[in-house]
Amino acid sequence: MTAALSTADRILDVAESLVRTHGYGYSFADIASELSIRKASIHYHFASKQTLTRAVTARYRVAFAVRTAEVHESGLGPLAQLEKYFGFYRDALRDGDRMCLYGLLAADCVTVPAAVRDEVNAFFADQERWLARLLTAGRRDGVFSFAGSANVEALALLAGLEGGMLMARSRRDVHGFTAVVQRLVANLIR
Amino acid sequence: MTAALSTADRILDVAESLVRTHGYGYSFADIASELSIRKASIHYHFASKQTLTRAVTARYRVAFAVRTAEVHESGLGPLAQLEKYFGFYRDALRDGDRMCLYGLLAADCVTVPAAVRDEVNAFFADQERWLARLLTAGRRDGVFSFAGSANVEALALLAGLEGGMLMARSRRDVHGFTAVVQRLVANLIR
DNA sequence: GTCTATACCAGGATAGAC
DNA sequence: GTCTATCCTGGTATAGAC
Repeated sequence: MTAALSTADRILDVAESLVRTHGYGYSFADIASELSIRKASIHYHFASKQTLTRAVTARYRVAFAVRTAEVHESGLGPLAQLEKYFGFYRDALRDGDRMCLYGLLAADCVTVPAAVRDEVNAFFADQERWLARLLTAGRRDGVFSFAGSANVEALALLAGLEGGMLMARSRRDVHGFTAVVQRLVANLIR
Repeated sequence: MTAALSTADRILDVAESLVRTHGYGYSFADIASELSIRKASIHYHFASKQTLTRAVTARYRVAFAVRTAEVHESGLGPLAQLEKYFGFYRDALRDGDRMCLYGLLAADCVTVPAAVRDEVNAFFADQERWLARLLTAGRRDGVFSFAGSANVEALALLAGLEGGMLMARSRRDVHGFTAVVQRLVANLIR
């Protein structure tokens, strides 16, 4: 049996969902409304919007690191690992108007507090590292084929994922995203 | 000799610049401050924020269509045309904290009025069409090589461009964007 | 821990003088 | 056309009762 979620955790859950739709433009009012509490109660658990947002991003970054680590240690081949990894992004896009929260916060990077922006860029750095390692191993095994550095290739893949989500959500066309992902894979394995 | 810009044009210029940094979160106060006029004066030229934003996007979309048409009719080869096209995006990113205004408005697609969202998606459709035509011609001439439909390839390129700008701006690393663009080109010409 | 109440600021928008 | 003045809404944040 799972323990009931603490209020702080429920606030984090709702905030995460809202960031994934509105970016840093989410509001305490929406959180309070969703949880049937008052705006002021949120401040008891998280002193400020910056604090809450940073908690959301840090929590998600750790959780994502756990999932990618599991893929890494799964014993799957490079191609299967890549497809599992891309599946994380497709899943993030699938449920409605949401997408990767770091992509949306990156779009708001001018208005976002520095502490949050650092968290966003740390996420991108994590993904770049993880992908570059996978790409290097895959190329060594003869599974992947690409010219130039694995780091740049990883960056290009991330850009395609984030931009693909951004456009697919605006156009309300998730299928366009999966098509882009298939192209990214196809470009690597030929 | 060029005529002095009308106030409406100057408002459009400043608004465009602000959208390219803040997305739909730009403010009338910032425009007014930049032009040394009052917020209320803006409403004389543009009835609402929605009206102004739509004017900005429509104007830019037409201007961009003119530039891409010039590239199309330049007599340049497919590769040179593609590089000129990518140069437009690199230029949009280069000056400071700005990027493609449609990418930022796409990120705000949940809060943006429908009329503006239509304009954003029309831009993406324009670019997809333009790129697909170039890709098709380039493949026919043996310059480009890619599997599958030119439309999907065009979409993947756009995603890479928009996502690349988004990440580069957040990380304050324009060089990363140019590296990604080089990868996109390299993937096509081998 | 959660509430009410409120302070304070900034947003877009409108009315009417000049 | 541009101004001042104002309205209304909604944002984050704080104080203090319960």
